[in-house]
Amino acid sequence: MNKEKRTEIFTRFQQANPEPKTELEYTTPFELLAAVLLSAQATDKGVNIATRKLFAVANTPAAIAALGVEGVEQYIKTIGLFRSKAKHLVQTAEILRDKHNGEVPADRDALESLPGVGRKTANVVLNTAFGQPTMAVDTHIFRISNRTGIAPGKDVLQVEKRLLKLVPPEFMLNAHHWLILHGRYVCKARKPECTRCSIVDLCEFKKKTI
DNA sequence: ATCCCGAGGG
DNA sequence: CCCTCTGGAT
Repeated sequence: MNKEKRTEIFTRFQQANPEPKTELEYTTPFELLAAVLLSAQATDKGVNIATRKLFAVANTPAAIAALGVEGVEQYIKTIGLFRSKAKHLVQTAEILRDKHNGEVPADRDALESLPGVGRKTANVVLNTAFGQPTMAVDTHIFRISNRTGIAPGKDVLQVEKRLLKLVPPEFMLNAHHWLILHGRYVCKARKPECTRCSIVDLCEFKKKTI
């Protein structure tokens, strides 16, 4: 795909949704970090239901740590992978409380050293909480980047690097959310709805049933 | 490469 | 039933 097509795609995304943001509900960087940690292989909707209850009881590292693993599990049992997520969230809370003054570090290495926080979660926090132009490649973005031809790659890291190189700079900060939302609601994994897609004419997938 | 793991959609 | 959902640790 050439540069003009990419620019046109993101221009359309921008016109349709000038200020895209995450659908995860949060009020602080720590709540965002916790919500993203819980969101692995889960829907935002399901995560929000759990975090509304959890954050009402504990929404700081000290409070989550005090709640303990079994305490946290009570609130997140409806989310997949809840046992490992509860353990990781409590361990992360303890580290933030003890080594980071209860704050979320705006630093990739510090973030990725936290239990349950990998590259993708760190990228989301750096982008959404701290305004850094990172590219968190999740299941949606990986699929969309390959399917449309915007930034094809064999694995998520390769797609991330190509997006950082190929997305026009003026769209970089919001590209993450636009691609997520497009993947969630239009270019869905199982049944992409090409007939109501705003960029079909620029897409290399070109589903034959249009 | 495999495990973790619930809810919702088709 | 089978697939998918803003992955990470082992």
